[in-house]
Amino acid sequence: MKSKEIREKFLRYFEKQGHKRLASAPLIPSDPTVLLTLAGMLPFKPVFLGMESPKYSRVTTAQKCIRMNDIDEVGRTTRHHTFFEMLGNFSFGDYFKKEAINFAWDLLTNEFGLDKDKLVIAVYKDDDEAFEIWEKEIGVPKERIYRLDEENNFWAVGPTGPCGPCSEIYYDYGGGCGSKKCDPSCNCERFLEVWNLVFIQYDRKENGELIPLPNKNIDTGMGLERIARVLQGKRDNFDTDLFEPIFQMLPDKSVSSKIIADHARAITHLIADSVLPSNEGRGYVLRRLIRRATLHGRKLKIKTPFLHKFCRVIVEQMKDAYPDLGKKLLLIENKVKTEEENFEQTLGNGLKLIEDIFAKKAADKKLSAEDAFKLHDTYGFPFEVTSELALEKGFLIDKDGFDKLMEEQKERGRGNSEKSQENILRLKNVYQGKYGGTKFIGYDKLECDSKIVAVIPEEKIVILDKTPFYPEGGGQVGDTGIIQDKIVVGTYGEIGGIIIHLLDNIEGLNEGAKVKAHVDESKRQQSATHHTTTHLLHAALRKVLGDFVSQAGSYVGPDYFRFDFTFNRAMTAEEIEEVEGLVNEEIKRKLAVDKTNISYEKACEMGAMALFSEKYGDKVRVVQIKDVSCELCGGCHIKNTSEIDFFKIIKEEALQAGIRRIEAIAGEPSKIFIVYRSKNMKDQINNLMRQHLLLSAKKDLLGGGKFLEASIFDIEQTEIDSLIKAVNEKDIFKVNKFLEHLEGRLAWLKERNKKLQKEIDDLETQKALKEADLLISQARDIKEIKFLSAKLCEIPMNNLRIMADRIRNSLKSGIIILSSIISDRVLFLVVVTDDLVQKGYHAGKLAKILAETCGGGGGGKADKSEAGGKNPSKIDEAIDKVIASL
RNA sequence: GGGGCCGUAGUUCAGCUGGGAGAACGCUUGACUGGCAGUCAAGAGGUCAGGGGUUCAAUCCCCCUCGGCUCCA
Repeated sequence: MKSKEIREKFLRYFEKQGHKRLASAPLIPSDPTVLLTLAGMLPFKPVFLGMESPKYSRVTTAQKCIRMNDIDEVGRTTRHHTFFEMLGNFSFGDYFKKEAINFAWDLLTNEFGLDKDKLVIAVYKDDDEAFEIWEKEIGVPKERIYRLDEENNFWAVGPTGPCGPCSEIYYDYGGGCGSKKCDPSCNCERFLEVWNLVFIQYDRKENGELIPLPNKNIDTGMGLERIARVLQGKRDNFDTDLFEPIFQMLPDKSVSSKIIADHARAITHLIADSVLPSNEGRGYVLRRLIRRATLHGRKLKIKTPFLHKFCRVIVEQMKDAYPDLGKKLLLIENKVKTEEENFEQTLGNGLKLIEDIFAKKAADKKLSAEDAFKLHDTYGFPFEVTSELALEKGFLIDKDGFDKLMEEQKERGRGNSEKSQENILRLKNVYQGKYGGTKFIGYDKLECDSKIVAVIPEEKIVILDKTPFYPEGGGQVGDTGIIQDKIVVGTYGEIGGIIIHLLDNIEGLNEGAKVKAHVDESKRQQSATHHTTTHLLHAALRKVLGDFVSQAGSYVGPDYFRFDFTFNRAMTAEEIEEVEGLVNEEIKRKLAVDKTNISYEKACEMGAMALFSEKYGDKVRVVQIKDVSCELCGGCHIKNTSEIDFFKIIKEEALQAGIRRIEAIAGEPSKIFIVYRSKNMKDQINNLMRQHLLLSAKKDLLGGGKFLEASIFDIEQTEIDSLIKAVNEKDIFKVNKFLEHLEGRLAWLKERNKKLQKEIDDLETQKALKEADLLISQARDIKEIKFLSAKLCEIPMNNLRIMADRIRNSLKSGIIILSSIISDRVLFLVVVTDDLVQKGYHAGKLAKILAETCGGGGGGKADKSEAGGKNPSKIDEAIDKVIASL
């Protein structure tokens, strides 16, 4: 049976048993405490934890999962993967143990036709109930039902909370390690766990007591790869039809090939779910997978880049089950390829470093653990490659030391991560099961009377039963405002629908109290304006650049908004202006913004753009702007595009390869911005003009010629007035022209002043040289040494150096001390010619004498030293001291 | 979330213990050869990421911010 049929048969079986079939949730979970969707039950965790009420009592899914825990086992065993699909059936307070076991047995033996005698059962050691059902009702012989311990057959998410025993179904391949104690928990490959049934029946309290839950739940999971292997009569997951097309592109079925096959699937799905390679979080998981696969490709002597070629095959094979894949193929291939090429670069850099180390340590031929670790930790150079190269060069490498450093690093990370999770855990405990979730009423209301559900003093957090405050989400920042007489600094969402209000101070607020909650209206209005504009911008970008443009993230605040999207190059000035023009057109058209709650399926029919792939739940919110835009969005929006008034892009830049970011403003802030910017430019030009006059005068004084009349650069008030008029007319082209014009003048003036400053510097240098020539004749003989000291004013150090060089060249031999008084301080430069340095004279020592006398410090090399001090009045005294010391 | 490294000319980078901001390539101009390729010479090009501090003096030391790379979770 093909894996495609297995998946379908499973889902259809449970549909027949009254289960609602739901699409796979994205790999990025909505639970902020978890990095990736790592089990079929994860999307339902809030329900199991009692934080969210279920929409259906029976559900079945095929869930894509990523798990990194066993990454080192992948390819070495027949059953481990980083990416796998979990088939599951769930009961939320509906059926329990008896039915779950019966369903599983019926499906496996009757529908899939597995041989009953090959199946082995495990139950939790104290779970007599499950044992009895298996033995009495199903008729499995006693000796094939194993009782396993807590480690193997008891399920829990943490030290406290919902938990319960499991029962597993194994396929017995026979043979095995032969040990007497060989049972399903044995690591030999005789028994293959195909299905795990979890019976969530207890709530574990802090003292360890198990309290029976009123609503018992069922969570089951059967790995598609494993059941496919059994049904296809294979002994290795990698021999199933799931991997067959992938291995056609690989030279063999070695461990390396298996790792590449496995990782390629994970990589493809991660990128399809909007994870991009990066140096942190999920992006880092993705990067590691790509790099590991690339390294194994090197081992197999496959020419890089190669990994991206697998994506097409995988997409082809799985796009029926996961329709999103097909749409994202180009993006996936592109991302994988550039990441492969990046890694080549990293390897190249590391290669240079390791060559240096080899050269330095050529004597003892040992590569220290610290060096190997630094290569790995700082430069991302994999240990395997380091040790390979070391071996080639005949170097010894300290593997144990390396492992130890690695372990230390892991310890550090663990300690810190536990700390950061503490707060969330505590929050959960405070809230868990107490109430049914904060009700959000903020789409239509900006104030209401609420009841305080919880107060957390340490964090200054307040939770209400209902709130008009929008919690941070979908890119839009959380609302601010007032609760009772306290200021709300921010509003955030949390797992299971609690909304958290962060206050400046919570004194006098108590649980159960009735309070008034009031959102800051103007900020909310501006955020809503910006959010609606984001949708218009998105639509305009697709029109101008092509409809392959898709959103990669956003920030929507009252002050401005950012929009990140996938695009391969910088936008041209024309494209930016065209987009600005399009959006301003839609503003002028005064289009209604409609928000409706409809089913996900219906939204898809309407052609709504879903940003975070498939979603659970029956109702979604669709925001539609006439014929322009239609998106799934939970954010706050205005009623009509006319409220936006005006739109302007401020910045377009690269975020990473293939991702661009636009910063823009709309509504009141955009007008303020443009007025402010033009006024600011006027001020800048005024400043520059003043500077220009000053510089010109200075240049004239130095004999550099007359200065240029600069008033042509002045910005007239009438110009600013016409700019404002253009904004009011929403004429983006005129606005841009005015702004460009002002910017041009500013840039020109800046350039002009820079040149002028340079000319002045040159003139000053010339002047210093002339002055130096005049000084040469003042040299006198002291103890048969030519000695020259000069007191100068307002000459900076760089010109003192130029003068001293000139004097030294013409004196040939001697000691030169130049002093320059600048404001209330004095600078010294001491030069001793080389022949006198030979004789033991030291400029640094002389500089010290000068500095000490004048209340400062100084020093330098023997031939040239600098010093400074705060008492210019003591210059003569200081020089006398130097003469005395010769 | 925690750690390591980095940020210097258009580009790739050097810059020692704090005391003259440099190289190569690229660019401009000129010379040589019949033209080009080429060779030689001259020149332009810098907010040493940004801000604060220590110091007579900071590209260099300390602190903060931003950005990039990298490891751990």
